Amino acid sequence: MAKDPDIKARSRRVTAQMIADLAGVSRSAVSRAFTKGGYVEAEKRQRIYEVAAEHGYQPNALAASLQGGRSQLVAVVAGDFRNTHDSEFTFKLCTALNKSGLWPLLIASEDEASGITVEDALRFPLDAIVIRGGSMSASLVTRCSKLGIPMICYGRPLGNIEADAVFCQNAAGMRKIVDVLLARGRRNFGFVAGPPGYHSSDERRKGLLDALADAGLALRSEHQGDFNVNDGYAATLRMMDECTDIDAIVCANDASAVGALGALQSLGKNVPNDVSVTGFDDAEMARWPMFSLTTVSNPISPTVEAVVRLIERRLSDLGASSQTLEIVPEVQLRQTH
Amino acid sequence: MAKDPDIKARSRRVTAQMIADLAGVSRSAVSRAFTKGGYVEAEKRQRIYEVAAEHGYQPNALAASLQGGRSQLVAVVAGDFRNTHDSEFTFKLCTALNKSGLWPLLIASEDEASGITVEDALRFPLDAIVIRGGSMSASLVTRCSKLGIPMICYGRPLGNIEADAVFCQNAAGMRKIVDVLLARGRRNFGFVAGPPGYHSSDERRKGLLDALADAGLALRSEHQGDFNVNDGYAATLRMMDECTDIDAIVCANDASAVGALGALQSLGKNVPNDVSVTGFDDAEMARWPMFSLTTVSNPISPTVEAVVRLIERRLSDLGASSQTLEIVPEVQLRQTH
DNA sequence: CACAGATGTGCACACGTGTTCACATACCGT
DNA sequence: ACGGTATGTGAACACGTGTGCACATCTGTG
Repeated sequence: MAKDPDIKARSRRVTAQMIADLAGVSRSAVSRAFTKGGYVEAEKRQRIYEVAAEHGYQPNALAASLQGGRSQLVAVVAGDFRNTHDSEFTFKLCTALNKSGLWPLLIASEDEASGITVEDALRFPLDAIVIRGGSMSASLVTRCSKLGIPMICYGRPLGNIEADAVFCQNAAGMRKIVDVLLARGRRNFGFVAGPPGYHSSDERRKGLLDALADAGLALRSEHQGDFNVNDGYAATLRMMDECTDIDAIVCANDASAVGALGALQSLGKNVPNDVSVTGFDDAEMARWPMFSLTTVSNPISPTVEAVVRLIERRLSDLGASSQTLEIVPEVQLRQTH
Repeated sequence: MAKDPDIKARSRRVTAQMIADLAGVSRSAVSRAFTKGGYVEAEKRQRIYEVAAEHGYQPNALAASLQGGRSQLVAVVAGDFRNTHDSEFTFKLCTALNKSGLWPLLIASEDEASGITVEDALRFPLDAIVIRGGSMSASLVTRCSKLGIPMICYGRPLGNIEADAVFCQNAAGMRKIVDVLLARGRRNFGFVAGPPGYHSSDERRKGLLDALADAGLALRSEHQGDFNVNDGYAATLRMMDECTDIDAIVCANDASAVGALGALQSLGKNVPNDVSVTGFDDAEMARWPMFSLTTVSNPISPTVEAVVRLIERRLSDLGASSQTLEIVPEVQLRQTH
C-alpha cells in the first residue's frame, strides 16, 4: 500500500491514478474495476473499491466522454415560461430525461437579459438538444447538424426545417372545443388571445376563427393577453364592458381562462349559465375545484415520452430521417362550458 | 489550403485539428485564435475564423475543462415541486446561473421513481451543487468535499453540517402574520398544514403555535395537506365542518390558501369579513386579482442572488469557511386578512 | 501436444482541448 | 550593442479517462 500521495493538500478531484497508487495497482486496474465487464482479480477489485470509497473517488464522466462516449448531457431550451403549462412540461421532461440516464442542461430563458444564447450551449458536446419551436431557426439546425448534435423541437411543426418534432394540433383542439360551445347554443363569442407571434397563440386563434366561420359566425370581441391570469382578468373586464351579450369566452390558455373566471365572478356573472368559459392545455390549475375548467388537453406525458423516444432514436441512428409526431388534443369537459 | 479531410463522412464533432488542417495552420494557432489574449497573426486569425464558421467549429468546453479549468456546470437539485413556489425559484435560479456564465444541470426530482440520486451527478466535475435542504445529508457533504465540489444549501439551516446555506426564517415569518391576525381581533385559529417532515412545513407550524401560545391561545383545528390547492380546499371544508366559529385560517403556503379561499367561497363565507385567510411564500398566485392574498414573502430574488453570491465566493476561495445567510420574510398585506 | 476461450495484466494510445517552452522577429530605450 | 518588451510560432505536455494490444496463465477439448 503506497503512501498517501498528499491528496488533502490538493484541491484537485481525486483521480484514478491516485487510487491506483494508494491501492498498489495500475491505473488500468482501477479503470477496469469501474467498467462493466472489466477483468480485475477479485481481491484487487475489492481493494480498489475500498480505497476509492475512502477517498471519494468517482470516475470523471466528462473525461470519459472524450473517449468517443456520450456526454449524457441534453440541453433543454425551455423558453420564458410565459405559459405555466410550459414550466410543468419542462420539469416533467427533465425527470424523464433523468430516468433515461440523461442529464438536462437547462436554458431557462433565452433573451438578452440572461446574456445566454442556445449557441453558447453548443460548446458542450451535447447528446441532444430539446428546444421549443419558438426558439428554432434554420441556422441553429445547420449548426447542430455540423456538430453532430441531434435536435428535437416541441410545440410547433417545422415547415421546411429538417429536424425531429413533436407538437400538439392547436387549431384542431380549438375547433373541438368551439364545437362543444356551438352545440350548447353559444353564438356570441369573445376571445382572450395569447401574445401574437407565438405559434400556439396564432394557431389557436386560427382554429377559433375557422370554426366560427364554418358556423357562419364571427368573433364579437377579442382582447390580447400574455398567457397569464392577470391579463386574462383584465381582458375579460374590458370585453364585458364592450359587449354585454357575450355568451362564450374562449381563452388561448388555462391561466387566461382562470383570469376570466375571476373577472366574471367580480362582475356577478354566473358561469356557465350566463357565459361559458374555456381554456387550453389542461394545466394543473384547470383541475382545481373552485375552477373545474373546461379545456383542451395538451397532454404533457405523451409529449414528454415522444421527445424522449425521438432522442433515443437519434442516439441509436444519427442518420435517421427526421420525424414529426403529432399529439391530438382532447376536450376535457368540466364545469365552465 | 489543405484538402477537406472528409469531415462529412464522420459523425464526430469538428475538432481544432481539422480546422488547422483546412486553414493550413497549426492546432496551437487555432487554439490561440479562440482564446482571449492569444497571439495569432491577424490574417491567419481571420482565415481560422472563416474555416471554423464554415464547418461549425466551436471549442469543446468539456475537453477544455480537463485542463484544470472549470466545467461551468452547477447541479441544481430542485426536489419534487410539491410547493409551486419551488418551481418559480428554480426557474429564476437557473436564469441567474446562466447570467453568471454557469450551466444548471437540473435534477428535477430525487426519488426512487426517477432512479437518479444526487450522487450520480457527482460523476460530473461540477463547479458547484445547489440543493434543497430536504435533500441534504452529512455523507453527501463529505462526498462533495472529497471531490472538491462546493455545496450550497437553500431552504433550511444546517445544524452541524458544514456547508453554505441560505434560508428563510419560516417561524419568524409565520409569527409576523399571526400577529397581524391577532391585532385584527382573530381568536379562533385553524391551520392548513403542509406535509410533516419538511423543514418549512414544520417551522411554519412551530411559528404559528408559538405565536398563539404567547397570546394565550391554542389552535382550534388543524388539517394536513400536501402544499397544493386541492388539499387546501379539502382541508378547509373539513375544518369548517368541524368548527363553525373559525375566524382565521392560516395556511402553510399560498396554494393551500388559494384552496382555502375556494372552499370558503363554495360555503358562502365572506373573506375577510367572516374569516381571514393567509398564505406563505408570496407565490405568483397570491397576487392574482381574484385572490389578492395576504401572505408572507419568501422572496425569490434575494435568495437567488445570495445563492449565486455564495457560489462565486466558493469558486474564488475553495477553503473559505462556510457561511449561512438568512432571508427575513415580510408580511404582504392584501385583501384576505 | 495444439488450439481455443476465459481471465488477467500493464503499457501506450486516443480523445480534444489550453498551456508551457524555446525559439524567432521587431521595436524601443539606455 | 545590449536588454527588455511585444508579438508570433509549433512541438510537446498535461488534463482524466477507456480501450487496444501483446503477453501471461489456466482450463478444457480433440
